[in-house]
Order: sequence, then C-alpha cells, then structure tokens
Amino acid sequence: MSQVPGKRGRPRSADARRKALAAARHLLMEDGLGRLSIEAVARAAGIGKPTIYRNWANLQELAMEALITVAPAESTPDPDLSPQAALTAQLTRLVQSFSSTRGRQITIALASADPESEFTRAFRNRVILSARAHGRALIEAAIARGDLSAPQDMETLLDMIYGPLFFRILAGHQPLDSNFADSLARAAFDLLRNPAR
Amino acid sequence: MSQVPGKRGRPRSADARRKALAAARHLLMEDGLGRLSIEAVARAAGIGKPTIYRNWANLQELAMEALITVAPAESTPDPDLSPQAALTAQLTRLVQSFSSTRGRQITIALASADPESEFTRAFRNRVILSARAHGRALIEAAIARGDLSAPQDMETLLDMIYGPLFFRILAGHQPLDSNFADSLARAAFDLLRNPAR
Amino acid sequence: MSQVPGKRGRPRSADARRKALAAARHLLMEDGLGRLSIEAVARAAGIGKPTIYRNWANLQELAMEALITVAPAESTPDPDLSPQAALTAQLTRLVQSFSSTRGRQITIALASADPESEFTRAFRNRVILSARAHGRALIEAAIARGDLSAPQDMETLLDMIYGPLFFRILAGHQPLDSNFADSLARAAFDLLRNPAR
Amino acid sequence: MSQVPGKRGRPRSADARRKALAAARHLLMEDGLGRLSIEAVARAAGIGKPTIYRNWANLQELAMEALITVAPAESTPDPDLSPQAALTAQLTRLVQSFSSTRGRQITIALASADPESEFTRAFRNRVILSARAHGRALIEAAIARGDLSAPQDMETLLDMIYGPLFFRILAGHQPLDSNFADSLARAAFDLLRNPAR
DNA sequence: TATTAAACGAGACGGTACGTCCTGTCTTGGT
DNA sequence: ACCAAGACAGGACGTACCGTCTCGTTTAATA
Repeated sequence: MSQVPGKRGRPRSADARRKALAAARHLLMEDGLGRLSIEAVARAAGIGKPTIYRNWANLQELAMEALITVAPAESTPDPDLSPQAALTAQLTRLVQSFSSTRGRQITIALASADPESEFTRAFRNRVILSARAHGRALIEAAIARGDLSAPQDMETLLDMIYGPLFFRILAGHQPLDSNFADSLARAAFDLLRNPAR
Repeated sequence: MSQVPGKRGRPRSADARRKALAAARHLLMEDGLGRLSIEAVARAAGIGKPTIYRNWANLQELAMEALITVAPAESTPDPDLSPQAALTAQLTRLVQSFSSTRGRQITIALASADPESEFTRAFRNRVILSARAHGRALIEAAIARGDLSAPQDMETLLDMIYGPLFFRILAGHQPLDSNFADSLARAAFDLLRNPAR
Repeated sequence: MSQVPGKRGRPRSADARRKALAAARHLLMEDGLGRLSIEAVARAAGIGKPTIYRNWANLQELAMEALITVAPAESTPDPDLSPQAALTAQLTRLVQSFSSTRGRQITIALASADPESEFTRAFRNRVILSARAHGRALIEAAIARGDLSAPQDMETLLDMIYGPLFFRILAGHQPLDSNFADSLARAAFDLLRNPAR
Repeated sequence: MSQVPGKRGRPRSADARRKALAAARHLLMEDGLGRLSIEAVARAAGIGKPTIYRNWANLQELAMEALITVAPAESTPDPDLSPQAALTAQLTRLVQSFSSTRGRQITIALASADPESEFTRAFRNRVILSARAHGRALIEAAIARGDLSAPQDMETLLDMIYGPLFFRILAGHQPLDSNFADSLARAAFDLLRNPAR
C-alpha cells in the first residue's frame, strides 16, 4: 500500500547530465556551434545518446544550457559608483565577455534557436535581459533620487544601450571594445540629462 | 605563339545560377533556413548538385545570396521631409520588412554564416550597413546645414539607432512595431539637439 | 565485478539483412550486375544505406552473397547411375543453370570481385568448387572400386572438366548445351580408361 | 578549293588516340580496371573527354583496345618441335602472360564487357581464340600426317585445353604455372593417342 | 532484503543530407 | 571539323548525424 506516489525505478543520473554539459561546453569552445552534434557530445562524454535525449529535447536546448553556465553572471555593483560609472562598468564587462568567440557563438545559438522554447526564454532572461534589467534598475534608482529625469520611453532607451552590442557582433562593422562601452554609456546619460521637450 | 588569356571551356550557365537562387528563395520563404538543403534546391531547381557547388562554397553562401535579392533595397527619400521624419520613415520601413519571418531568417543566416566569407561581407554591406549608411548621410546633411549639432561619437550614435532593431529580433522581449521606429528616431534626435557638454 | 563478454547494444536486424538480399537478388535478375547499386537496393528493400554498409563492405560482397543463395545447390546423385552417367547428369545440370543470363552474371560477379575477400572465397567454394569436388568424389569412388585407373594428374583432369564451362561463357565461341556436357563427360572418361603410358 | 572529295574538316588526331591508349594502359597496370575511368584517362593523357568519346563508345571498349596491344601475340612455332612439345610451349607462354595481374584484368574486362560489342569480339578473336586456333592447327596437322587419330569432338577437346586456364584465374583454387601447362598438354595428347572406342 | 522499474552504455535502425566523383552530352574559344 | 577545356544534368558513392528503438546491465526506491 504505497503512500507517496514518488518515482519508482532508477533516478536520472546527475553525473550523466554533468558530463554531457561539460562535453558540450568543451566542444563548443573548441569547434563552435556548427560542429556540435549529439553524437559528438555522447562520444566525448562517454554516455549514450538516449540519455541526452532524456534530458534535452534537441541539440539547441543542450547547447543553450551549456552556454548559460558559461555566460557572465551579473556581479553586484559597487554602491559608491555614480550611475554612469556603474553602467560603464557593466557595459565594459559585457563587451569583454562578448568580444570572445564565445560571444558570437552565444549570439548564433540565440539566433538559431526556437524562439518559443523554454530554454531559449530562460537563456534570454538569464544572459541577455538580466543585463538589461540591471541597467534599468540602475537608471530608475537615479531617477528616483532626482539625479536624472525620466526618458521619453524607457524600453527604447534600454534597447539603445544593449542592442548596439549585438549589432556589432552580427555586423562586425566596428570594434567591440571598452571605448565603445564608454561611448554608449555617455550617450545614454546625455539622453537622460537632456530629456526631449 | 599567341596565347590570349581568354577563358577556355564552356562558360558557367547564368540560367543554372538563376534557377538555383530562385529555388533557394522559394524554399527559404516556404520552410525557413533550417529546412533548406543543397539537395532540395537542386531538386526544386532541376539542376545538378555539383553545379551548385561550382557556384557557391556551401549552403550558407547560397542562402546569403538568395536573401540579398529578397532583402529591402533602400528607396530614395522624399527631399521635402525633415531629417527626423525621414529617419522615422526609414526605420518604419525597416521595422516592417524585418518583423516578418524573413527578417528572422535573414538574421539567422547572418548569424550562422562564416563572418569572413565574401558573401557575408557583401550581405552585411547590402542589407544591414546600407541602411546605417543612409542614416548617416541624412544626419550629416542636417549637421552640415546647421540644423543639428554633431554627436559625441557618430559611430556609436548610428549603432544606437540600428542596433536595437536586431536586439528586438533576437531577444524578442519587446515588439518590433512602428511605435518603436518613432521612439527610436525621437531619441536619436534628442541626442543630436542636446549634445553632451 | 562480473563482466561477461556478451554483446552490448542493439543486435543487427536479421530482417534488414534478409530484405537487402532479397532486393539485391531481384534487381540482379531484373537488370544485371551492371545496373545494381547500393542506393537501388536500399530503396527497393526499404532500408537505409548505412544498414547495408554495416552488413557488407561494398556492392560486390552484397551481390556475391545474393548470388550464392541463387546459385545451384548440388543435388544428391542417383546411386544406380554409372560414374560417367552421373558426371554427365551433373554437367548437364550445370550447363542448364549457367546458360541463363544468371550464369553470366555470376561469372562477371566472380571476375570483378576482390579475390581475397571472404565472400569471394565462400562463393567460389559454394558455387564453383563444390561441383568440382563432387566430380572428384565420383571419380575417386570409381577408381577405388577398380572400375577406372587413376589419371596422371587429378587436379588437371578436374579443371579440364569444369574449366571449359567458364571458357564458353566468357568467350562465347561455342554453344553451352547438353551436347557439350555429354561430350565433356565422354572425353573425361576416355582419359580415365586409357591412362597415359 | 578542295581537290579530293574525301573527308572535310580537321582530321582526327592520331596523337590523341595514342595518348589515350597509353594513359589507359598505364592506369590499368597501376590500379586495375576497377579504378579506370574516362575522366582519369582524359586527365592523364591531357586530352578532352569528348575526344575519347569520339574514338570509343565507352570505357569498356577503350579498355579492351588498350588491353589488346598489351596481350600476347602468337609467336611462330619452331617447326622442329613435336606437336606435344609445341602445344606445351604455347601453353607455357600463355600461362606466363596470364599469371600476372594483367591476366586477371583481361579476364575481368572480358567478363564485364558487352558480349555483342565489336571490340569484345575483336578482343576474343585476337587474344583468346587465336591461341585456340593455333592449337587446332597444330593438332590437325599432326592428324593429317597420321601421327594422331582424330578426337571424338575437336571443339570440346580444344576447350578442355584452353578452358582450364581461365578456370584457374577465376577460381584461383590451384596454381597457374608451367607444371600445369605440361600436365594439360600431356592429358590432351593422351586423349588423342587413345581415342574413345 | 529482495523486487522491480526505470535509468544506463552501447549500438543498430530507417532516414536525410552531405560533398565528391564519374558519366555522357553540350558549348565555348582556338587550331 | 576537329581540338582542350570545362560546365551541364544526373546519379551513385561512402560518411555523418538525426531521433528512435532494442539490447543487456546497473541502481536505488519500494515493498
């Protein structure tokens, strides 16, 4: 007379998951998303293909999860910094982590993935939009303190700050360096100090 | 002992090229880049696979060239429009053409392609950077007429205008509509009217 | 720490093997060895090409195995027949089965195949040399009974009986019919009745 | 102002023919019939594919003609030799030239070719049946001189002499050496000296 | 403690597509 | 009219992966 409906049988192996992610991460860094394949991951991780399919719906989701753990976590800001300095610091950090090969791979992964997938959403929230949310918090705090006036459209402003990053990765027409981070932050604050009439 | 360099052998068939591109374009619109394959193009175009490989190094380059001809050409602006109205009009046009499935496909194709390839460069110049160049011309003309003051960093400003487009396609966190085009143009001109001190 | 050598993984499908052989046999009879291709076999059998390559190293080996099962098995001889009548009967049977298109196909397959291949050897033993061995048994029994005297060189004698068959297939200079079978058997027994001095 | 009504236009290049045959011969000796291809011959000979197709209907006919010139010409026999010694000498020569890789290739070429083709016929007459005809002449001369009695069936006898050669090439069950040539000739003459009753 | 159900690795399955090679034909410019 | 060069449509090659499906083998929760 069973009490709890709890799972029967052998539980999923956390070790297999870990090995798959590690192998995927390694292969991504080595050869890029284009060369990544379930077979290669299974081979490199020493696990079976069905085990991968038991844990992820397809290659994109596995890649996405592998990239998440590689992607930059948001560090807590220095409270003594001015809002503009804090934004500059964040953008500089982003620029650094995206100017690597990894940055391009993350962008490709994001571009190719099913936009409705749970993992794509999680990835966006974790890696991309969290930076945007951080920027928003920073700016809104300054506005609340009266240091800045509110922009015409906050969403557009945020995209004008974080969008150019991906633009430079995709189009590659201009360098992605710390000067760019500086320049972006300065322009954003110009907009905030001189609101449209 | 004449030895004119004149090409020997049967020349490449312009017809085969055309049929391949037409088939690729059709399949792209039908099923997207993910379902595109050399075999399917050859089958649909009624040409041989080796003929495709003779004309393009790989699927990406074929897709790229097929997309170029699909992508929006820059229409000549109305000279009576104010600079801000002209920019708004251009961004609205871009937003319209990129908010379709095709927009995402173009972005994916661009993201997945070899960034060093000749076609990728051509594509970027033709599809993406031409819009940016057009915006630059528009703004610089207005500055030259004394209607606007020069921005701190023109390259950054341009990326703040055209980057957010790709950001919204990639991250999908906010709609890509004509309000956004309006809002972007307005913010850009705020920056130009009130230069940083 | 048991570690029985027992095979891991999904076992080969006997059904796939069977379907491939049946399809190959059918195509061989229909169009001949020249028109046979792995792709056609896979298509006709409703199996994947890699499955064929998992079971046979190349087209020749598949064809060889398909032909083995088609080739004439040795029927048990009538014990009441005289040795010469038995040999005549066997040669008549061989002549009948080789005078068909199939005979030529078998000969071509045998000629074109890698002579060192396991399948080629199996095929030779099964289809060609078994007839020769049968003839040898028949003759040696008659010699043992004292009905015939031993030939100078048994190997040469056997090749003089079974070689002309292939010669007529290859060169096509003379018909391959039952008169020939008769004539061959008669000449062989002349040799056995009147040994060289 | 043409004088002779003969052919118009540029005549076929004897040089191109020669180069094609030489290249085919070389590739045959190097890699065997299996690796031979029109493209490889054209490449190696430095001539165009259409030139090959103008001279031969297909690869088999080119190969056949290339092999003809390689194949052993019949040397005139020593008139002082006994008929048996002369046959032994001929068979020894044949055995020598067929025990090479070339022998097998010739056999394969003969087996795979269209048996109705003009070249196949020519090849058979030139390479295979000429030896058989030579043997026939030799035997018939001896019979005419009264040295030997006529066999039951001359055609069968001739095939019993020349067939075993191909049998040993195809089946590879016994060596193809000068002992075999000896043994064959001896058995043939046994048959001729002791006709069936 | 023994049972048992689900996980595991291994690897074959039917498929699809790859990129290469060759076939036999056709189309150039050049002899 | 021929030549070499080389592109053409077509088709087969052998390989790599896909996502699914057995296998025989652990393994941990349950009974």
